[in-house]
Amino acid sequence: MNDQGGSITADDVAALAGVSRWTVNRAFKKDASISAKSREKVMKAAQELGYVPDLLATSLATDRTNLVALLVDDFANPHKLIMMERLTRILRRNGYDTLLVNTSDEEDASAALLNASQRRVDAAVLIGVSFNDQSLETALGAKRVKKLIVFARMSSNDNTISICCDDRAAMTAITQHVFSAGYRNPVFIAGPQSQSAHLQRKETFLSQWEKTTGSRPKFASVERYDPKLAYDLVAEWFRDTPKSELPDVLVCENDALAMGAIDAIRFELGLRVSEDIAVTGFDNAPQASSPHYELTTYRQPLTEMAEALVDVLEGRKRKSTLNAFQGQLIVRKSA
Amino acid sequence: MNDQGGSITADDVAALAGVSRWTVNRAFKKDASISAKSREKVMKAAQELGYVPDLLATSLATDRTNLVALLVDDFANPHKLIMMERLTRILRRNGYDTLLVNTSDEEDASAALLNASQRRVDAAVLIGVSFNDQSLETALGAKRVKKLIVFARMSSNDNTISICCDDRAAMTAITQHVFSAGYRNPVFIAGPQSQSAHLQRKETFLSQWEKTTGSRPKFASVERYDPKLAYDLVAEWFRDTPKSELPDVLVCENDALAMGAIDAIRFELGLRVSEDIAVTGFDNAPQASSPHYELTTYRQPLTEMAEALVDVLEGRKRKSTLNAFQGQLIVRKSA
DNA sequence: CAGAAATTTGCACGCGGGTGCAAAAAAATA
DNA sequence: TATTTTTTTGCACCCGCGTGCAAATTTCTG
Repeated sequence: MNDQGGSITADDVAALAGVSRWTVNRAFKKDASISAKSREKVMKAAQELGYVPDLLATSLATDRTNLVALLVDDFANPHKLIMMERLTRILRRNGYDTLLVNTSDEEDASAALLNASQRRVDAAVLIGVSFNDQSLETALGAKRVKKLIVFARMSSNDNTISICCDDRAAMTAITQHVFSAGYRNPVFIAGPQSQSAHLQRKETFLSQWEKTTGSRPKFASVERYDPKLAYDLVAEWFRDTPKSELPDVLVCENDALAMGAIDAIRFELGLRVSEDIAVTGFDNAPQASSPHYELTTYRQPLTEMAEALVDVLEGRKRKSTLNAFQGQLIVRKSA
Repeated sequence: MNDQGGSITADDVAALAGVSRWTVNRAFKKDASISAKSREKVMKAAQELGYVPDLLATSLATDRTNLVALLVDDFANPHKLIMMERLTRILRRNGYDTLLVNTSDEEDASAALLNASQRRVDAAVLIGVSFNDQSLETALGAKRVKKLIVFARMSSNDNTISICCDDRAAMTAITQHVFSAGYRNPVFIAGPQSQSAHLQRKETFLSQWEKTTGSRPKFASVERYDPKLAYDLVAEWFRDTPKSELPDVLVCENDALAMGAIDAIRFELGLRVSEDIAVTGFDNAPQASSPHYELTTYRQPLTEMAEALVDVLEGRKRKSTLNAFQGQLIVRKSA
């Protein structure tokens, strides 16, 4: 059967071009030994039939899928959209497809990883936040995921590759900005305190600030990077605090929290942002530039980081160069 | 070789369990004819070895991948995150995985579809906005995508299945709300005016309003569902308009536009939302409930729609029942 | 133009598992 | 217990393509 009985295979093309199936396959392979003449013949026939090599069969035969699982558990943070956009775009440009795995309602990431492994993904990339050492280890136990990569976050797990910007440098820049802008009574608002895939932001801020001023700031944390949680936290914590005892700046672990905090400052406490209490974030989410927020924040070099991810997938790139990407402090009106 | 030489196959399990490979496969198949005894033996051996059936091989053999391509071209709208979350969750629960395809930088959707087809996806689901008749047709020319589904949007293309809520009913509800709240001088703000995968919202609003009041409202449209574009549109259009000639309500095609519009009203025109100009949206995006926006909007029954999508994938469900999902008007302070 | 060297091409077999059918085993019947 | 019926199991062959090697061509020498 030729074209209609399902899909066109290399055999169909071979028949039309008058060569063997293997020659057809070679024509589609980058650096195969094939004469220009027969490649041309094959390509013409292929085009005529609308033939395209089947990735399933290819993957099965080569044990390489060019598929990457992207594990996401945090759909409340709009910045994730930006990350997804950047990652999918750059992966695709390098020949990889992306399997989107929602891990937000599984108590454990390993089930998700197992599932991805059944599709033989070349790597699993975590841009979620609530994976901890334990689930990573369990997942790795299955051993079928060839590479496990934590994106935009540190990981202390040795079996894991982490690609992220230099959190210390970034947070130091924020700290300096906050200090030299004259703020003296900061509070740090952190996200979930997980085990392995964590950020250095809180530690860095606290220690930097202590080094500079001699006093260690207070901090609080919420369970998820959800603006609503930050809102409630700020609202409840400061509602009955006399104005003189309020912090003069809230340093937030990311923009999602910062935006929740800003809303609370305005609508719960009835105060002005930056005049009464300043706020800083992290990520430069799309909404950060909105006139409502005008958020002072830090932009990670996502494109560069995504390209490093490709390098890791292709097996080049040393592990040591992957945690020092430099981003940029973005100063707006909120602090 | 047993476990370490790569992955464990059914043969390994068969050897350990003392049965043939085919018995092992049967043990993993839902309704296969196999004795309870040998299934148990197999499962024990499988567990011991950590065997899991390979989805690549299965797909190749059965011509069914349980993979769905999700095509997204609009990463500026945070509501897309919600849709992705809902879709991936429900698809996964029904045994499907999701391939995330970013079509925002391809001039044509067909390349993306072609790519997905190489992985033999069972269906392609579009939640993007800028697909038009032509690219859909081209894509279908490739014929390798078994089903093409437009989610949360109408399509006039016959080869396409569209799953969406009853836009007419929804928009009628908004129209009635706006009218009975006393607004009399509306302007409709629409997104891109594409060919096939479009919304009925604008048409419905204009005709409903005309029917009710006798006059046809003005409208404007932007090229993408991007808050910034709506911001600029509103800012420029009304900047020099005397206050008496301003509309009293902006009816927006979705929340992304509505939020941009609100920002412009406040920060460009210096007016109050709802007192001076009211605003309505559509989607009930997460930010719609933020105290900054308090957006009156309409929530689509996403879960129900996602479940209908599964029905379509499984081949049950008639086409006629797919465009009449009923959502809910959510009244907040913006209108 | 013969013979050697370099290219191309064809082919058996494998990747991991599904299908239908026939042989074997177990259960039911007489 | 012998026979028939039903349930299990094993097997050949297929899904579409890649790999290594040997056979067939082509190109290069002398």
